[in-house]
Amino acid sequence: MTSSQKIVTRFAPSPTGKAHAGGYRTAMYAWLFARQQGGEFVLRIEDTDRTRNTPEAKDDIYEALQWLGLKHDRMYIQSENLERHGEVLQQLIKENKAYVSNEESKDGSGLKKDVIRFRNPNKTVTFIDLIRGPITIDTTDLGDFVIARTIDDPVYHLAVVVDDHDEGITHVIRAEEHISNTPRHILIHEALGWSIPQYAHLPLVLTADKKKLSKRKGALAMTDYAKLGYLPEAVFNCITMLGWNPADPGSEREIFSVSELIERFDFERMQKSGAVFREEKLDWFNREYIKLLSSADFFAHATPFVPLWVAKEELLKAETLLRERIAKFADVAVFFEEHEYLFREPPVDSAMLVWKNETLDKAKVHLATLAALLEGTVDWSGEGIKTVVMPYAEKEGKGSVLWPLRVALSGKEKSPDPFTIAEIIGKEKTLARLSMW
RNA sequence: GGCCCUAUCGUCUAACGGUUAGGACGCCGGCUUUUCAAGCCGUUAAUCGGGGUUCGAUUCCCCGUAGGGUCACCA
Repeated sequence: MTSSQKIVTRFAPSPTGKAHAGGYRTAMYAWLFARQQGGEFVLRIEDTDRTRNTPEAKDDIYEALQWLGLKHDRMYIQSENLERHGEVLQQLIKENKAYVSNEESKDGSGLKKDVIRFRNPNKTVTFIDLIRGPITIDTTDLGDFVIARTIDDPVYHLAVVVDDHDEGITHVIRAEEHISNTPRHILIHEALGWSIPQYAHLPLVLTADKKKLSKRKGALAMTDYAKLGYLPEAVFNCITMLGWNPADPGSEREIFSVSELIERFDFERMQKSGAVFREEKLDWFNREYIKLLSSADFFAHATPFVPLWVAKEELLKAETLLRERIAKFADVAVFFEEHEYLFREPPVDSAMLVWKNETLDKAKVHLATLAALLEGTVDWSGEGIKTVVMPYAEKEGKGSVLWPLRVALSGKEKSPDPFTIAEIIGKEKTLARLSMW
């Protein structure tokens, strides 16, 4: 590679299922590196396994990439290059670097059929991995590996090499699980006399039990995080920092914008071992990013999760409460389920009104007194209400007064404080809920 | 099992030969407080083991051990 060459990276998912955080972290790094270097980011759908592709999976990839803001400069569908793959296959056969072999099919039919095998020169291959340094592998035990099922049905190993070359890919950034495939690819590149790209094999993203992240192990698809109301910037920040640290040496900063990540990206500071992905940390990142949202943006994200019975005016009053009680916007729906009393008359169990070992009558006296006190209150803000209520509560005992007040307003064992509730539901409803006892 | 990769608190990581091994998440505890949430403060907790190299190793080398990846006519 010459220094004047334009950097080209690619993300090459196979559309066989919804991809998760691990797959998209690879995409993020490839994109980050391309952007930083002023290069190009190529999206290639690797659909050479016709039996496992689904159109839904393909749509899911587009949706996730768009959500994350990973725009590609060029895009290819691998199956559209079949003719070209065939030509390369013919060339390899003509040059005696590959051959047709008639063998029993692996499809279980027991019938004999032709496959195309690469004539392995059986040598030792060494490549410099951008993250791990030199890696040496003896290819002898690979044998003459299969590179195509038929002339017009290439296998991954042949297709990637041809496409990477034809598309001018300079940096192959992919997961660690591909390390063992790399010698095969290098052998094919060499057989064709093509230059070999740089390789960077990323450490794996793992589940809690340290296994490769997979749908089977319950990993969510990236698009699921979108649906749950996570912010893409938070997801980007969090996922990107699994196995990599953009902070200055000694710095303890963790929040980085996408443009900062572009600026700081490097393979040097990449971790070599796998990283366990924990949703609690994602939740923390998401909360941090939610804090940064303006009211308008906050409600724009929250609205899809707000039940229809919540009136807009009341919704706006609950902003502070909402902000401190959600980690992701899907939690908004849960919030309204649990705090329905803010909007509708709650059933109240009179026994719950009783504070510790006091009597129900005592609670009723407090509620009646409070109703009278609040009747004339002009400043109906949380603070204003507190100013009116607290002197009485201090005198009578805070728990004795505030507990029944809060329960009368909410009907709940647990809830926000009564001043906040009273402010949100308004004076009329507050007095009504106190006077019914 | 063969080949390959890796190894700092439970988890994500910082310290690129010299630090009381730092931070974050989570956990636990405290403050605040009528309860919950939030907020603030704090505690617990790690260099896998053994040899080297060095005045000095988390850091460099070797050997173990452990974990992971891969051994497809899937990508």
